[in-house]
Amino acid sequence: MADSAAPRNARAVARAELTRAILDSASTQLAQVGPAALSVRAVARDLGMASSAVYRYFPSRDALLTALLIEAYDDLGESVEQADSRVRDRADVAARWHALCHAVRDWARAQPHRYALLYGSPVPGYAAPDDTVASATRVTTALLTLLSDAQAMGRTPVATLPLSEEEREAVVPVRSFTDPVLDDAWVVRGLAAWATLFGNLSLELFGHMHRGILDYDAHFQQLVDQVAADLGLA
Amino acid sequence: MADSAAPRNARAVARAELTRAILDSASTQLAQVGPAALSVRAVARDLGMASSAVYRYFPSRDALLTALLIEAYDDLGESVEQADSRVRDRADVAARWHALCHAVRDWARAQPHRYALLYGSPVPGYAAPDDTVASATRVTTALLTLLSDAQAMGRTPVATLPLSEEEREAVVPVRSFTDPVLDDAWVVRGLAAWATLFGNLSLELFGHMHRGILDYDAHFQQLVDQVAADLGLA
DNA sequence: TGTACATCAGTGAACGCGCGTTCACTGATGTAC
DNA sequence: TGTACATCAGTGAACGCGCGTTCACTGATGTAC
Repeated sequence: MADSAAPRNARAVARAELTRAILDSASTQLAQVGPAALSVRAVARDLGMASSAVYRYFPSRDALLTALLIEAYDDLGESVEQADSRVRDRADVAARWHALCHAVRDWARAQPHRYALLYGSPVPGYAAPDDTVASATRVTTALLTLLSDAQAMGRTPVATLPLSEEEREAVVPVRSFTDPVLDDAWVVRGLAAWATLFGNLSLELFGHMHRGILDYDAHFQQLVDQVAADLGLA
Repeated sequence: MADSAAPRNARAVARAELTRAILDSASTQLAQVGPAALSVRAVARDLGMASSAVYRYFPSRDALLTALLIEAYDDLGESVEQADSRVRDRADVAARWHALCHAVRDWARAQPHRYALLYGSPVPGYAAPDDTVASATRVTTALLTLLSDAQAMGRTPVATLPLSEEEREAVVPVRSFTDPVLDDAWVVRGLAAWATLFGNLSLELFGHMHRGILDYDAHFQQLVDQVAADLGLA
């Protein structure tokens, strides 16, 4: 990804192509057997090569998993950033909020296994290295930026409780993430909105609304509207 | 579990004990390797018996997983029900809401792997049979009952948007779950609260608040207070 | 432009390990008379 | 209370399969002169 300055040898081209093919095959496998059962040998089989050949591209199974994680985070992050930036009127924070929420959900529904990889159960025995952090942060950055913009425009969340002393200290990193810093009410409402958005998505995608809610689209729409109202965006 | 009327033979006693031991061992394994890697042979090894012997107790690996699921749902459900019922003043819906939320979180934090089994990524290749539904419903039932009680007391959620026509149809099962049925505002706010509660928990337990929020207890407290306020309970 | 050497991609066999499930069998516990 | 038979728990070997990773090797591509 980052080696766009590398020489465009036949070798380099072939390498880039096979790296892609491996990641694509691995991603397909992810959808079928889940991250815990992701298998180097199965990927090799799928691509018609010796299993040992994959080790020329990824030093271990975990490294392959890490690459999938980063790529998924970046893919989602980019979708969200683009959806946000496509809203012409940057002052229309309600429209941006809707764009952001629907971008996350559309992405997740299109590839639920990748959503599960990012926001579902952690993979046992696997610890994501720090390389993933930058990519993982993109979505939350987009969200916090939006809140910061809304605050700068003079909007205010509705009926928000004062923060406890402990909470005020607990959320320092979030608060100081944007410039200018977020007010108390924005932090609390923003974090609640974050939990509501991803909570709804996880409950929906992991099957907990089955037979309880008949139209997931309609419910998501309503939920996003309600949270927008609570945030004072509408 | 349901065969309390069975004869208390030495055989029946031994059977019940070993069934428990198998479930306990399997649950411990779950914490270490996750549901996808749960292994009948490893359980047998742990208990010092032949792997084939386990099949006298559970007909297959999936049946064992199902038993774990049901037991986890029941365990959580009971915790929540008890926490709710321990609030003497049944009219103190705010206290009941807090008890319910903290019961869910305490349970989840004490055994994160079981929380992940229930509310994390679905196990690939495994479809939970209908036997799990009754147990899975207990937590949501407790929540909806609480909302219904609050409504009966004349409480009202704050600043709730009118439902779209699609949403009104989508939430019919939830609406008609309690007796008397829930009003529109209660349904929307209740489902949002549900998503916020489990969303916050999943984000917390699955590592997404790492380095972003410094005190998870304080933040949960604040969040639960805020949602209580939005529900009009406080 | 041509040759000599270095680099890299891919192979296939091997190591040592794991798994779910079946099956014929032994020996203990329970039951009917 | 004692015996004969049925039921059940647990064994150990086997089937057929999977896995991650290493290693010595072949042959192709790239590079320096």
